[in-house]
Amino acid sequence: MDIRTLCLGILTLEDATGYEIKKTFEGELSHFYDASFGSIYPALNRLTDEGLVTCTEHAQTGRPDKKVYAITAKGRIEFMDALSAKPRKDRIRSEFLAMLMFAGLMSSSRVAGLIDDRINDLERDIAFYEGCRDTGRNEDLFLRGFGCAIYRAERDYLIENRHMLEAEALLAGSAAE
Amino acid sequence: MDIRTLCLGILTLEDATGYEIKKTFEGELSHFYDASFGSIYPALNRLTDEGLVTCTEHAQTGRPDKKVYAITAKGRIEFMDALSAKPRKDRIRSEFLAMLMFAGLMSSSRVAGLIDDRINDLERDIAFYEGCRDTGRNEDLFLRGFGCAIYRAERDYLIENRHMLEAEALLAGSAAE
DNA sequence: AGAGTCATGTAACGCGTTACATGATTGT
DNA sequence: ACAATCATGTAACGCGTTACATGACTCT
Repeated sequence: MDIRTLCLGILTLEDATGYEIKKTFEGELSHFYDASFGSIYPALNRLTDEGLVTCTEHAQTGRPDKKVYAITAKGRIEFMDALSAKPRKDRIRSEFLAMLMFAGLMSSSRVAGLIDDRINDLERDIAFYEGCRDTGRNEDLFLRGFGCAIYRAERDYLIENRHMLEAEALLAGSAAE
Repeated sequence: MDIRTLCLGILTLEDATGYEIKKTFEGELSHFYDASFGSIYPALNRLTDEGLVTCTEHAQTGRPDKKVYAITAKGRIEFMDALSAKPRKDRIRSEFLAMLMFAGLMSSSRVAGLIDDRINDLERDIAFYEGCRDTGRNEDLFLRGFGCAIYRAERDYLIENRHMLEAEALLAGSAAE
């Protein structure tokens, strides 16, 4: 599912501007997808050319005209098609975990710092999801709960098992310090 | 951390061929990184050109010569540098979750099928990590435990909360069936 | 005064995937 | 017989990021 298709999906929920779509990617979607303006705006233009969305311009002073996009019947059909396909395997890329794979090459304080920072990030993310106001959509509630559950599991695992890597670093890490 | 750097890291653990590095990506690393031959082989050639690894060829019959790579002192220093940088935010792309965001557009049986498949995949992944033979490295043990913890949390969340989406689909999903 | 928000876009570039090419040997 | 494993590589292509360009208004 590319950004273009996801933009189409977001427009099944509500008409929106490119800017608002970006906001959505930073909200509920943030922990399992990401997209920059550089991919959203061209995607929206392409969708318009293909007749899958329509675009209504609202003049504004001092800012570029606001372009509100709405999905068409054709767009809805295309998105339904995308929903009927088998989801492909998750693609994850975690530098944090990749680095921990080499904990033995780092000093124990470096490993501890890395883990402390990660735990802080996780607490922040959990607080973010807990602080989100309710949209009234069950899907959003589900997704936020999902994010929280994963983050909590990660945090708890780190707290309970960090000693494995910090001890490792103590033994092997003299070269790095 | 690009594939090139990660290949360098893997070579700090043990000399290896491109093929064996691919295996590593499919093993301990599989749930938080991925790489194809099309990126590994060119990376290895580049690392050789840069003097960060050396390559020893072993003639074989019927197969391309086996090329065993070993990291150099310069390579080790470069990798240490990479380890001292701040890890960037995880990049996650989950089509499964993206699709669930639109559960209301699907029939309840479709949503149920999606979740059933996911739970099966998770059970398989958990079994994979539990079945891995011990490498003797604490880091590998930690990473496998991490993967299991996350997968279990995900599975449990799905089991306990799937009704939220299946009920949703029942209410809104008449159009899709 | 300076950061953040709102608002849209383009161009260059990087990184990696996918598909193709080759082919013997081993397991089911 | 057929699939999987071992083994390396190239070329085209896609997708998305990053950086740049522009600029007013509002909060601290």
